[in-house]
Amino acid sequence: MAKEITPRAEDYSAWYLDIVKKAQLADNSAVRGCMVIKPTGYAIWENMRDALDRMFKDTGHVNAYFPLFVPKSLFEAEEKNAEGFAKECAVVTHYRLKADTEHKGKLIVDPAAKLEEELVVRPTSEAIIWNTYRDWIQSYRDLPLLINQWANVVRWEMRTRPFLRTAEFLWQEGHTAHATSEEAREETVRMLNVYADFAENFMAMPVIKGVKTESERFAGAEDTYCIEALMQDGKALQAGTSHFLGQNFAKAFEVKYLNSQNQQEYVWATSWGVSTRLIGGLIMTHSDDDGLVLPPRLAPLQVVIVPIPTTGDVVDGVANSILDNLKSRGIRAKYDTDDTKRSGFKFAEYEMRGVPVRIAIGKRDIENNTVEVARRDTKEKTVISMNSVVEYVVNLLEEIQQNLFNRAKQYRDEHITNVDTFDEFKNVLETKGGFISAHWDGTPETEEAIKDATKATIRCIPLDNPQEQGVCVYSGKPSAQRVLFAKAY
RNA sequence: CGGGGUGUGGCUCAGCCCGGUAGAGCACCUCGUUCGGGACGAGGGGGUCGGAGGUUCAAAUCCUCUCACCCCGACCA
Repeated sequence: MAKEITPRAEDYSAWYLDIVKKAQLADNSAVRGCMVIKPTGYAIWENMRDALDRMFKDTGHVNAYFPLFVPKSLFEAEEKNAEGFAKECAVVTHYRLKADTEHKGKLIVDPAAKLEEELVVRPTSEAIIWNTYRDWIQSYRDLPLLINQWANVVRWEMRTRPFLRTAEFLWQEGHTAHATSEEAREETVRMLNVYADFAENFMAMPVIKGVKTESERFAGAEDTYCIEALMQDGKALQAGTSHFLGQNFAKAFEVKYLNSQNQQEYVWATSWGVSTRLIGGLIMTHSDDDGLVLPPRLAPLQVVIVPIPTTGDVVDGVANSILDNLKSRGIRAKYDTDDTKRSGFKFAEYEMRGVPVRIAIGKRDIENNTVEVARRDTKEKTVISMNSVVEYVVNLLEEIQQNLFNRAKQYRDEHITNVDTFDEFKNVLETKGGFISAHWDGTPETEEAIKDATKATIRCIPLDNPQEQGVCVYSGKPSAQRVLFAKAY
């Protein structure tokens, strides 16, 4: 019985859903738009979280936790931010249920338990956090305040897809306060670099660092920096954002500090976040028609040892010895002794679940003093002598990590296309996809018109973008630089 | 919020048009034979057919209401 995964070429969206399901990353739940993250999916998130958390700590941040609920009056305080999220907020209006007298065993909302003030389920935590920071910050000596929170947030999305867009998702949100604009700006860029570093070195997912245009900017931010990745179907994925918030929240929440000259000043702020959406990006960057492909650094299981039975007893000793040696080298490995599944089934199963390296050991190997090592990224199999297999695998994991990045980067680089006419723009978008590098006159009107005509949006203005005289691909007006367009998730 | 679709064992679905007391494959349990790329045989357990109401001697099937989920669009990380 073949466990069918829809080929990418046939239906990319169905392929993605098949991977999520067959690799056992997540299930749909009884709640609309919310998924259950299964142990394998959650283990990937834990690995991401652990790596990022280390990077945050290394850059001087500490973790804290703020409430899930935000009183509506606080939420309203920063106007632009509130408006940006208003139409996708879940709101708590009551605090009690009671028995339904007309239907036995049913419960109804108790009308007598209406809240004086509604509570917004956080779509992001700026409001509650800045309301708190007001009390924490008195003096320039309290700055910078560098806090991160690991939390869940809720955004009532119309249409959802596992990991890429769900009504509830897990993320981290950093919220920092600084004495000067320059410091806050530096922090914004520092954390953008942390994200880019993480994406490329752990996820093996190449990203472009850039700045959002006004229409794509986070409501309440002065500037939104982002990392943009390219998926295999030619669509872009915003993988992380870092916002320079200026003094918008400080003014809305009256967060002032006394500087060394004994003068009151508003603080400068940043916020930055990545979410479980990264798992969607991970899937769509590396996986193939046989299933999930994971970079070793994030794979919950890096090496699996599969015995070829009949010789089970003979194999056990060798397998366990290799397993112990791998573990002592810090590798996440497992020896699969389940004798109710055939080895062929296990091969297919572990490939589908994205385990980077498989070691098979059978009678023939015992006789020859070898093992068979198969790598998931290229599906290549190599026979290796037993006494060198641990060293080989340690190096192979690193090689796979590199290969995945190189492969993804080559695909990404081949899918950045310079275009100079709007016909060419539309043609490339439809036939090739990917990022389109084109001149833009800098106006929201043109951006909107292009979006209406093609569904492509400006993903970002890359950092360190070369300045180059040209004319806008749509309006023909003068332009000083190219920006990156793409259809986006 | 519009348009479409689906709810029947854990999963995928048949049965519904034409009412007669629930089936297949997979998965699961037991035993045996197997095992270098998704094994086979025999036996076995499991479903008040999404929910409520109605028609009928009789409802998974017909009627009414309702709930949920999925897909497509507008919105968004």
